[in-house]
Amino acid sequence: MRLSVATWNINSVRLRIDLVARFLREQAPDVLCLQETKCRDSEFPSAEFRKLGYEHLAISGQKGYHGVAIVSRLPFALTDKRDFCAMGDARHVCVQFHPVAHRPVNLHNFYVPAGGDEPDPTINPKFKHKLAFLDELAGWITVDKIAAADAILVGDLNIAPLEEDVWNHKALLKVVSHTPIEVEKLGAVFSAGPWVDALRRYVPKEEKLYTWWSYRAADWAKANKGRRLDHIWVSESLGPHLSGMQVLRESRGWTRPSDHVPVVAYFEL
DNA sequence: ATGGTGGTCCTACCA
Repeated sequence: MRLSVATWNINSVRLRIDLVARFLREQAPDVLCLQETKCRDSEFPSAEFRKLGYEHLAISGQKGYHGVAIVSRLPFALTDKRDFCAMGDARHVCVQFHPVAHRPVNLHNFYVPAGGDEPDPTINPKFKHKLAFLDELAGWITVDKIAAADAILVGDLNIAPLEEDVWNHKALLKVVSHTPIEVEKLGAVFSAGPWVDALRRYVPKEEKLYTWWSYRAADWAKANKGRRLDHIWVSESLGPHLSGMQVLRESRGWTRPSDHVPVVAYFEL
């Protein structure tokens, strides 16, 4: 069977429900993982998703900030909602699928802390939190821990690890999202799998690849100062089942867009 | 080098 899994930092699911609906109608992924939903679970537009054929929902939200959700056409079981750093932030949700003729697949959806502006954990508590989150994640999410299942990890990880994941590597070395310390810590999470980077499986590391463009540009497309902050990783066991991926760059040009665009991975199970 | 825009929810805070 074919399985498609999308991830999108929507920056308010209520404000942009029409954009989400357009994406689901046009691309029709089996599963969509959202970050920065920015609403309580009771305020999540569940009815709209059900109308669009996405009847299975796992929602972990909070008032105003953060918030993650998984909406799906396929049934799943909710398996986890871990409170990393015990701060009460809604930044993770996990579900398990049972594809026909395939072993179970665990899907983790993450919204990693952005980390503020100052890349020094001794003076910036938000950056300290980001690094602590990554340390905790590296110790927790090993694929062999869940050896009975395949695993997919998606989300806004708020880090662009490779040189060609940013518009200017040298200029961004001291900019939060591309500093060596957080890239190293994300690398520890990646190695703990081990994981396969689904996007870079299809785009060589020598080529630019972005999933986010700042709102603070007069013309985002012309400046094209992007970063690859959104990721899809798959366990090595699932690697042979990957069949493609897509970054929906055009959605950055839609009316009142999110600053992130959807990323989709395709599997043949 | 700086400030640029956009979200939540009404006052700053966060991205």
